[in-house]
Amino acid sequence: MEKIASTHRRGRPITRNRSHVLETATNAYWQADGAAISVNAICLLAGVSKPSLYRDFSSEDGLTAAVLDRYAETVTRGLETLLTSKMNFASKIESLIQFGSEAPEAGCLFVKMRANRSRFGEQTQTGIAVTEAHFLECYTLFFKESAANGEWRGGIAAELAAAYLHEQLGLAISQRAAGKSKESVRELLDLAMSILR
Amino acid sequence: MEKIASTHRRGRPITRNRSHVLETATNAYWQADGAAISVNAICLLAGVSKPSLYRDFSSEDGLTAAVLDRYAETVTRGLETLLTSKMNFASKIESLIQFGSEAPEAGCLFVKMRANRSRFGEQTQTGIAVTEAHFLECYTLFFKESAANGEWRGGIAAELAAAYLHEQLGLAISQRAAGKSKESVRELLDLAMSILR
DNA sequence: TTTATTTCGTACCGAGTGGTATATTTTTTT
DNA sequence: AAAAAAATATACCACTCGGTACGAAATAAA
Repeated sequence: MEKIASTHRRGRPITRNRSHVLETATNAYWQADGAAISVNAICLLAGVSKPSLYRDFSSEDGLTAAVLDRYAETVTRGLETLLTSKMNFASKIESLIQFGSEAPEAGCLFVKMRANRSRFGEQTQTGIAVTEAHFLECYTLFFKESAANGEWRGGIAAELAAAYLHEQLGLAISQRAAGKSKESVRELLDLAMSILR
Repeated sequence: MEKIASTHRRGRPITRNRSHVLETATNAYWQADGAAISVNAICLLAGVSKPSLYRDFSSEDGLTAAVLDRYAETVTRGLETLLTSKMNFASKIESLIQFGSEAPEAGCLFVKMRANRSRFGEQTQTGIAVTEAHFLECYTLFFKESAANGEWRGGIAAELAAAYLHEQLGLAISQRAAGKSKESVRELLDLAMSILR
């Protein structure tokens, strides 16, 4: 139980690679449009046996939750970096518009999972909710600070602006993933974001 | 047990009821959030044997395409009735906002199917595309006529306004289906639609 | 070596999927 | 009555799903 980091355990040494499976699974879920990827398929892709995967993640829900966790962490970090940077308000909004309208055709894994949240297990669903709440907090803080700075004088509540921004970005990313061109997505997102200026 | 009128064909008379299956399937797909309803389940719900269902619809894709067809027809008719009514521009927009923000928790079957389009077969996917194109035409015509009437003086192209309206309505309905309150959806949709005034 | 311990993957489980072969039933025609 | 035609539902197909029992394999301790 209380094994120390040092190498000498009692039985057969572990050869499986949790993070490799996680990475493979992330790519698989990301790529798969809506065609649910099975645990079997991920085992094949990652080159691990099913029991090995279940030893690390204990269930399909555990796997998808771990994938979401890992993914959300990097996205959240990127968002926080952007929103707390030294750019002015308008530049940040412009960056967000670019982020949304130039999203890759694979879209955003979080947006995809949120769109299909009911297909996931309990852990994953709460993970989605937590991630979403965190995004909203970031956006809300952003608008509050921008209002305090005098950079933003929109006549609406920061929470409403945050929810609006969040949904419009998600919509843009979904459209990109549905195959719409960057240009037309950009046009629509520009229009939607004109409210926040 | 009553025989179909007029034509006395050669063999055993048909007892199955295509439209009843269609109605049952529509409700089933509508209700099921994302948890794909199986053909087996629909057979149970409708009280028909599987071969009977396959005789009428020939495949799962045929069934879902027929469901979409039937559903889209009534929705399209409702939309056209609204957009060609004698109301003024602002009232029509207000009606659309109400339609979106007061959508039932089951949402709109078309919106749900569109969100999961990749899970459906070929027929159904093209049906979704056709339906969507038709919606966009309706909206575009609406904006063009409103501009011609002088009721709408938005500085943007009718096609862009149509796409924007379409997406915002779909977003609102999705949010309602995801459990958001009518009030908060209304607030967001109001904000989004303020551009079109 | 022998034994205890731990991880490994093969090979399986029951349930559910979309789809169909087939024998039976019900009708009209001869 | 007998035969032909057509629709019916039972009972099955091969396949995939998420998940696991279990024996083989690999190590450290005795």
